[in-house]
Amino acid sequence: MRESEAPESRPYHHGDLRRALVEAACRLLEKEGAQALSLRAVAREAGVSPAAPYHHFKDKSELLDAVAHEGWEKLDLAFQAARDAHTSPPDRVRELGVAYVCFASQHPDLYRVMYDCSRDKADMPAHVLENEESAYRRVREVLVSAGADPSDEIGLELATIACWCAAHGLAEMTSFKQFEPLKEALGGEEAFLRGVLAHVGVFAKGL
Amino acid sequence: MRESEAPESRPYHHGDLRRALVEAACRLLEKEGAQALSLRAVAREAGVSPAAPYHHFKDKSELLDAVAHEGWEKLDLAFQAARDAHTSPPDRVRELGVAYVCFASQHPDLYRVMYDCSRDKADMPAHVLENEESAYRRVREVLVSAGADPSDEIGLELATIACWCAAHGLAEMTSFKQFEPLKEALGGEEAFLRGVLAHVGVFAKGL
DNA sequence: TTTCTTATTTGAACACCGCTAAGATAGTGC
DNA sequence: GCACTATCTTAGCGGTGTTCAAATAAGAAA
Repeated sequence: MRESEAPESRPYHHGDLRRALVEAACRLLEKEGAQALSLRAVAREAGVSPAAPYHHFKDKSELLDAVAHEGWEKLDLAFQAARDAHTSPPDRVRELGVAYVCFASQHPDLYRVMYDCSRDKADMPAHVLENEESAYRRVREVLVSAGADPSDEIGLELATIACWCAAHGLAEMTSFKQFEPLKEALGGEEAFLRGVLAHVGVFAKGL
Repeated sequence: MRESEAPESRPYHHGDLRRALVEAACRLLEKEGAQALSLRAVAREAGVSPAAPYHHFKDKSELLDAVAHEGWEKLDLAFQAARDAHTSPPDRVRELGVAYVCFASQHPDLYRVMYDCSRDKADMPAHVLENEESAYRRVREVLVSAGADPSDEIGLELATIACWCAAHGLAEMTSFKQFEPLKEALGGEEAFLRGVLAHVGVFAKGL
């Protein structure tokens, strides 16, 4: 065994390959895009053999799950920032939507991985649903604080889903070329996003 | 040369391989799903060699474009049916949304191909934008007939986009397992869809 | 008809992919 | 020290998108 922290060459087994692989995948995702994200390329980027990842992930999809998980955590940071930047509940609802779409717009390939992972399992990702930082809960909370009736379970859930759908749809469409002139006319992408979301009841009136 | 219409074995060059390939692709898409849709598999299904498609499509993506185009045409049929089944303009707006999401729900793999083609080009597909049957135009028309001000170009465009986003988002999320109990509580998927869309201003009030 | 030309189709090959199995290697517990 | 286990590598399987030279058939020119 050599130094545990030796950064030169490739020393021994590897301190924490699992983490290194996820980081390499994220790096590749930003550099080369989603289509270049093969398991072999990730291994190459991390400096190990093509078979090495299989001792830390059962599948390619399991690696992508880990990347997606990272993504949802980053998104939650953006959510917290958006929430804390505004005090008026209706503003918070709207800005949560803007923050969501902006995140997707700034990290399109990561967002794609995040969503594909969910869809492949016909399942909202665990991190979206299960714990306190779940993005789904955050939306729900803000809707309640904006005046939605928390005793109307079904209505509240429908409203939350409507928020989510509009945000996701906009996230996937905002990069379409056809919208560029409109964005320019409105003075930037964020204004465009606010303009669209204003037509979605839940975002517009906070209920 | 043999019979031009001989359906046995594999007769001569091939009457119209391009069309046969697109049909084979659609068949595979329904039978095996989107992930099984390789160019080689399509060629196999059509009974030709792996290299044959390259004389009719520059790329795999160009084949998928053709499949997607077929999909948008089918969707337009569903749109026309939904529009003609209702007379009240606000109903028409809502039912257009329901028809959109139902189409995606019934042909999930085809819908995925349709949308991936658009996204890869950062471009709404030609058929959605360019001609009379464009789905985008259909939404716009119905919105105007429901009372939207056609002289407010920007507002109308924003409303159309909002419709589209909500519908696309819902289309990609409606298959999530988490929504099953809610669907059951509301008495079916369509009721669920209407419930969600009711929270989207444009769908709810037709403006 | 025969010949020339062009459009299709094929077969073989390349590089890459996800994944598996067998062996090498390095740390851990006895 | 030793056996044991986790980790990593090498080699290889079948599959993919794509290219290229050869084969084949259809149509035009003679």
